[in-house]
Amino acid sequence: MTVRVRFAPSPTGYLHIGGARTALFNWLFARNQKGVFILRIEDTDEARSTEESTAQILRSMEWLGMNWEEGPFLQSDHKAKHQQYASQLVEMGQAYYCYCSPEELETRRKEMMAKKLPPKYNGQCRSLSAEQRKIFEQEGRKPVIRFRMPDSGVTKINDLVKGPIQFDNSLLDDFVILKSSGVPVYNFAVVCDDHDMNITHVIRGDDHISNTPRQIMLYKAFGWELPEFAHIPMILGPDGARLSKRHGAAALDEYIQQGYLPEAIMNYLVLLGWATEDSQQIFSLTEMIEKFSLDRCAKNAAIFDPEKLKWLNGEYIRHKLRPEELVQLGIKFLAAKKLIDESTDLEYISQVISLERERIRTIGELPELVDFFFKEKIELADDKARKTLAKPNVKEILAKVETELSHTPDFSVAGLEQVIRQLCETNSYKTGEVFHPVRVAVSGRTTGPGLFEMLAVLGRERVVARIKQTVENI
RNA sequence: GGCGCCAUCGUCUAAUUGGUUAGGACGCUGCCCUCUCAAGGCAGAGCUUACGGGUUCGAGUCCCGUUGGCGCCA
Repeated sequence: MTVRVRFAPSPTGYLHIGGARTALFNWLFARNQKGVFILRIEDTDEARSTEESTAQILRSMEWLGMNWEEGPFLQSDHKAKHQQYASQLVEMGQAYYCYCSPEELETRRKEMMAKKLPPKYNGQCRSLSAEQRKIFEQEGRKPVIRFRMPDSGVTKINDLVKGPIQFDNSLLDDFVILKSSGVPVYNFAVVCDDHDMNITHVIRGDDHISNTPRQIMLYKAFGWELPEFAHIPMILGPDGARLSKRHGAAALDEYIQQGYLPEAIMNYLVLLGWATEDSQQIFSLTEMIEKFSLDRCAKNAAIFDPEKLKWLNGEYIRHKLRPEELVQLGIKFLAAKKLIDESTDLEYISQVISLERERIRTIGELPELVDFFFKEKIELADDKARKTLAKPNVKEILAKVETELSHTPDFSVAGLEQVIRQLCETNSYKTGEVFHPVRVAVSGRTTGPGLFEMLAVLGRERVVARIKQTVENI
């Protein structure tokens, strides 16, 4: 039998780190099993669902490279089907109309709470006669449909990640499956859709464990075959609370904007709650798919660590990305910061970006590091830079370097290194005495790429002009 | 409040399914390289496996309890 799994987000906001991880595990399982991955948008909550969110989620899925065979389906399109299923359960005697008003339910709940009893529905409308229903209808009451839960017995789940779990049926009440507005309730819509789509494995966050017994009872009431369940642990923020907006960047979009790579994010996400026996850290997508299995998933929640994500992203930039790919991505970020435009020399841009390959961990770090390559006037970045220029002899040293570089024939990395080292020797300067001020003079800062690489890329014209300018300002 | 899930270095995790000194990765510290910052290389600190019992020749691993965190239902 073909494996069929689905990712079913609610379109109430951007795709979340947690959601992306759930999607990833479903996707990996489908790919590993040569199964089908389905996307379903759970937009039953009409008040909070938006089309923008749906579009945003789809875009994020595509950006990450998680493709789907079927969908995206909208749960709201199946409303009529859900209503039909609800009536079917009523006909079968597995569900019934309930006319209790929200106020009545609230009063009763409070009474139960006061007596320290669990606040569950008392089954008042379980067996209404036709006449009683007629009276309620005439009063203008709109009924909900409630599912008739068994009063005894246990419901067992054999969870693929968590192992066996048991629930006592008597603790569950007759829950609403269809609201008076005709809108199906989450637990009901999920079961109907999962059945209709022939889902074989329900892989979702473990915050849904408690919903599972209700859903299983629905499958049984219909006489439908049960899917397998796999509840994967949640992702938490640094404070141990469920990851949310409060924790800063929890939306995938923010990582896209900061210049993270999709492969690096996928790699980081798979490491949250899954590992191979040899604790391998870096996986290509193919490797991930090959090696993934649900029985190696962790059971405990994981805290999201932005530092490790950053490290992995750096690894991907340095070792997985081709130099031209980095240049392509870098150009977008530099253009967004208005450091370059169409008129900027492409070869120059490309050389500048390549210089920083070893230093950046996200592409977003690039503009700040290389802005001096593109600015006409450079300014001193900090006190350290000012101090470097304030040292004795700096004016004289820089003047000599300027004279030398203005006419030296070979402006290559090797040529520059030779010329400048020679200058140090001739005047018996320590190398640092010369290198540091030159660096500050051309870049305005004390850190950056190798000095000669930097000079070679900048070119004679810029280098000489900048040093001259600095000498004049001292 | 009821029910459920979970518990190994600060963080993510591994441990031949009960058998060496509890391994790796991020982060941290130091050293090497070096014109700086990175990168890279090497080394180090860090877990009495939440706590307490039990089973066993032997427990991170199995059982019971406690505590704590998280989740679901109101």
